[in-house]
Amino acid sequence: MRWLKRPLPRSFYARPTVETARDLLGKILVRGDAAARIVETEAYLGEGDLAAHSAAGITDRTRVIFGPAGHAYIYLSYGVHHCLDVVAEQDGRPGCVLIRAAEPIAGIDGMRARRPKAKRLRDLASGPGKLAAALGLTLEQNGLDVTRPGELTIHEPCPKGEFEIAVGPRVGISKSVELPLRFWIADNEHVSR
DNA sequence: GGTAGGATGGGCT
DNA sequence: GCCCATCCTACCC
Repeated sequence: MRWLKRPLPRSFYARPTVETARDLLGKILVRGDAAARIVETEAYLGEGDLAAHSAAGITDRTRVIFGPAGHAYIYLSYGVHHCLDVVAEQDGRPGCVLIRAAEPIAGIDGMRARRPKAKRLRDLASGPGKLAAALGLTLEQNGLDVTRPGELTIHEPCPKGEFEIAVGPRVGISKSVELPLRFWIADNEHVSR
């Protein structure tokens, strides 16, 4: 699969978080030699979403979420794994999209080297912690602008390809569990389980 | 095939 | 001090 050289523009992200989360499905995440097709996302909203990190307001950690769209928000989960989000909404309004899973399409040897315990291809990035590890993302990459050519970017695939989008409740959270804010490509092998 | 429980550290009350 | 936007292993069908 190929993808457009220019990253998706900031206007793609500076929209309501739910729209950005749905539209990120099928897009290509590029990190150095590695590329992976996004197959699962979750929206974390501003007001009324108690599961979102931004619900606690602006702190040193959550500052990026309130900043301009199109930047990476990376955090440490359970003291063990890193997770990648992309900031959405207009500047000053919180909202971000957790990239939960992706399908490796290039630089697979490198991903395997960073995830030696993954046996099958579909174990490489089929979860937020696995995805960050496969792409070599840590807190050092927090705040990166994914709309500018550099360490981490997101691109339109070409050809685009058709797929069916499934919707359901988010996983791994204890608050606001009833909101249908998880999106994934139906019947895709690389979605988390 | 399935699941219960431990590791592990930063953020927030 | 308590709470996690998780993964992996061991162990049990």
